[in-house]
Amino acid sequence: MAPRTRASKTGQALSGRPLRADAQRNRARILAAAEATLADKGPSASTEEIAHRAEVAVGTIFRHFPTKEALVEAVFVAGLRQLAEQARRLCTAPEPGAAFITFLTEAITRSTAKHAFARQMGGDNTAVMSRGPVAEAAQDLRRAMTALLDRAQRAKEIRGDIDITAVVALLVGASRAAEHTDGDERLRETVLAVVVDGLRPRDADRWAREDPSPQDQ
Amino acid sequence: MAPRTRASKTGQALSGRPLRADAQRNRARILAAAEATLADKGPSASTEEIAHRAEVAVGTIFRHFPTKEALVEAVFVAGLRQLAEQARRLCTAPEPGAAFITFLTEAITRSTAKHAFARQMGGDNTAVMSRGPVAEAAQDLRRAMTALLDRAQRAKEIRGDIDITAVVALLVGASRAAEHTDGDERLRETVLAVVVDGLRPRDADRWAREDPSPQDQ
Amino acid sequence: MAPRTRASKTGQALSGRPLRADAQRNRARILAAAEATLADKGPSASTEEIAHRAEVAVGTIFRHFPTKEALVEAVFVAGLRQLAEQARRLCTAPEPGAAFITFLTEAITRSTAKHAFARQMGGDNTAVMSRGPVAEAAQDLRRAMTALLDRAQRAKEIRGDIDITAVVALLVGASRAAEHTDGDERLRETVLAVVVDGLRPRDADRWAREDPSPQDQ
Amino acid sequence: MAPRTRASKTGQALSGRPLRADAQRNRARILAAAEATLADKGPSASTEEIAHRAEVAVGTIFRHFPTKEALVEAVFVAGLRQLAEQARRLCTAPEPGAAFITFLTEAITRSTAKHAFARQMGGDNTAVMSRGPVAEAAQDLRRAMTALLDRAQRAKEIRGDIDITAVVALLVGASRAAEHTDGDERLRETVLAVVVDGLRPRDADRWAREDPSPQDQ
DNA sequence: GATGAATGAGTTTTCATTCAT
DNA sequence: AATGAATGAAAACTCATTCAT
Repeated sequence: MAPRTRASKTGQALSGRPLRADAQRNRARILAAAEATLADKGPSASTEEIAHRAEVAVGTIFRHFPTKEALVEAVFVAGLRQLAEQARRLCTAPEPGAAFITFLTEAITRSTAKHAFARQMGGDNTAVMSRGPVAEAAQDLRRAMTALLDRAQRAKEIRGDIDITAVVALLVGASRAAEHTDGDERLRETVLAVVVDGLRPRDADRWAREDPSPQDQ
Repeated sequence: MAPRTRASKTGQALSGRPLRADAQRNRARILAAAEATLADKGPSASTEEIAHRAEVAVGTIFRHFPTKEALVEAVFVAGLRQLAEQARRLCTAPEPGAAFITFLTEAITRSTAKHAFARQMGGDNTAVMSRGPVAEAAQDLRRAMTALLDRAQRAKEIRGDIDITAVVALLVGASRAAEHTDGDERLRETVLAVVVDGLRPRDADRWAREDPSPQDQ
Repeated sequence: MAPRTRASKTGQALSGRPLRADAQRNRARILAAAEATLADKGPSASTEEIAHRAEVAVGTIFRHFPTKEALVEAVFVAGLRQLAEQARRLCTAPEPGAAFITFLTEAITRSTAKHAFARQMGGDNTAVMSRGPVAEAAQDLRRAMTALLDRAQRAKEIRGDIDITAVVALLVGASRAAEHTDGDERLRETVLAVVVDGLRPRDADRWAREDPSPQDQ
Repeated sequence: MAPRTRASKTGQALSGRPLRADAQRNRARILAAAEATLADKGPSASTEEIAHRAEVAVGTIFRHFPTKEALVEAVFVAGLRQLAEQARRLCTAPEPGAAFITFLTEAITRSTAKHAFARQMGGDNTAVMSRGPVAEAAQDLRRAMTALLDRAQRAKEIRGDIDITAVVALLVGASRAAEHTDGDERLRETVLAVVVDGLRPRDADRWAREDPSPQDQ
């Protein structure tokens, strides 16, 4: 079995040489198509269908990604990277609480793909999460989110008793909930509001923050 | 057209005649095995594996459920029914708020199977949700939950601005979040606490409640 | 492996003891149902469907006939016996030619079952034809038909250059043709007329028979 | 709905683009193997066996024909087309009667496949006959045969009282009869002779033809 | 590099046959 | 004897992956 010269398990080119321009474009098309297809057909979407949507042949997909799993991973990693990017951007925003909420909102709103991934990974997602580039991207995102969360908690805008792990779980869940609203904008907002409110500090803290004078009369 | 005396599309016996005792037992074993298997292998778990787990031959599964989809549906419906049952039971509990919270907690804790279903149904779950016994069971559950919610809202234990649809979405999401905690008890509690707090009425209302003087004038 | 006490390979009871009255009735129902079902669903008709049509359970069929093939054979043999019966009856009819034609007509008209059998036996029907009760019944029918044919040929009503083998082939083919007419009475008659005319002696013979004086003016 | 780029329900390429050379060759091999296999194992011949005979993998068959039924249909249609071709060729032959007879002979001689089809289609072949490409091919063949028949009837070589429908039924039946002769050349000829004679005009007509002076006054 | 046909292991589904009730 | 549930081998069909063009 000759050493594979095409693509590594993670969909990165093995050679240092950059991809030809058209190959680059194809890679992007494939990722986009995969994201879209997985989002609306679920993890059982066939490679053939993804190829169809990307307007390339199946073979092309397998040139870029050695296995279907690698493709799905790549989609997931791309999503995680975007989120990490966003988190870092918001880390320098003036209002820590608002920044955190904004992050959640955006993450929830366009998180379909991650979800598809989670679904794809089915029962043994832990396996995937702990290895390779997914783990790295997840680590990175976690770090960025931790920073955001810390700032918000220090500003007393978010309850102090939750940690990053809980936030991640909530994010995943909220995304799922949002997905379940199936397009109803108002409904999504309500769901988000509940989660956000739940993350706010208890009353005592808020009095302290929002208005120095007690409003209990 | 149907010489098929086996099982209807929905896995209900076609004739009014009840199943033989052994058949009844097998049906239950199959449902249990399916729930477990789907829960930990995801929707792509093979029928063969389910059969193995149920210690029956594949053919037996197909005698009870004409299609893999029908089996998955049946698992889902069973879950919905259990929940509805639980909701109805709690409807007569003394403390409306506590009852509602209890319901959420339990629902979230053992909702893996529903989830597997949602995953299985993939992109076009709406199609399945609107047909047949799934739709009926869902309707029924919704009714029971609505009653629970109403009581809790009338008692001012739950914010008045959320409706049953939002609760369902939240339930789905919270289940997903809980699933993501992957066994960490404390984490699950935290997540639940956030959602529950988010559902509580805003401060003004709560003072009113905690303070014996009626706030409704 | 205990000696089978149920039914021999050919569907005859093994013990000398006659069947119980109800068993007898069931056997007949099954044969009738099998004939009908095979006729209109083809050889792929399932045992279950035959059972359904006979209003018995599958198990009952297998009590009477050890295999599906045995059942189909039995249907076939029954058909052959009826035909042989008929042939023998017509052997004593006053007009040899008319008798032969009548036989053909009747055989063709209700030969669906044989056909189903032929279809069932698919490519290797020769195997079945040469063994056991089928072969016997076929032999017997052939004998009876030979007698009919001989009489008709001696009476110069049927061309002398065809033998029983050809007649059998023609009978099979004509049955198939009749089947193809799918209910069109007139069409069936036309087809039959062609075959019958084709079996008539050539002109010279006929002159001799129909009118002693030559009719060529 | 169809990401399927493989084969349409009828086994025709979906896109206008012609098949690659190797695909074309495989398609032909598959059809040939199917014809042969169906002919000698009957309609219950498994796809796997056909694949084996064609020396391709099962998947290849399903790439070309989405369904086993589609494959069988394709075999049938191919047979019908060949016959139509032949009929058209003979339509310009000098001797109308001989041309018609020649057609029958050839059709009967190599009609095994059609037969297999008829068998496959079992009881509800009418359904298949009335839809799509089968119906078209059948129509076309019928047209070509009608022309042949007309010419022969006008030349008084074939009785005037039979129509194309009867000819088709006879053809089907004669094919079946020929199949029943199972290789006996002489027997097949005898059978054919009977049918052909049966199709000849009655004596009076033939005199008319052979003798220029009309006999109808 | 891209294409799309071929592969073949895996999955769902059917059905003759057996067996407990 | 009859019933109908259970069995499991075999069939149809799918799809990730490979490979010739």
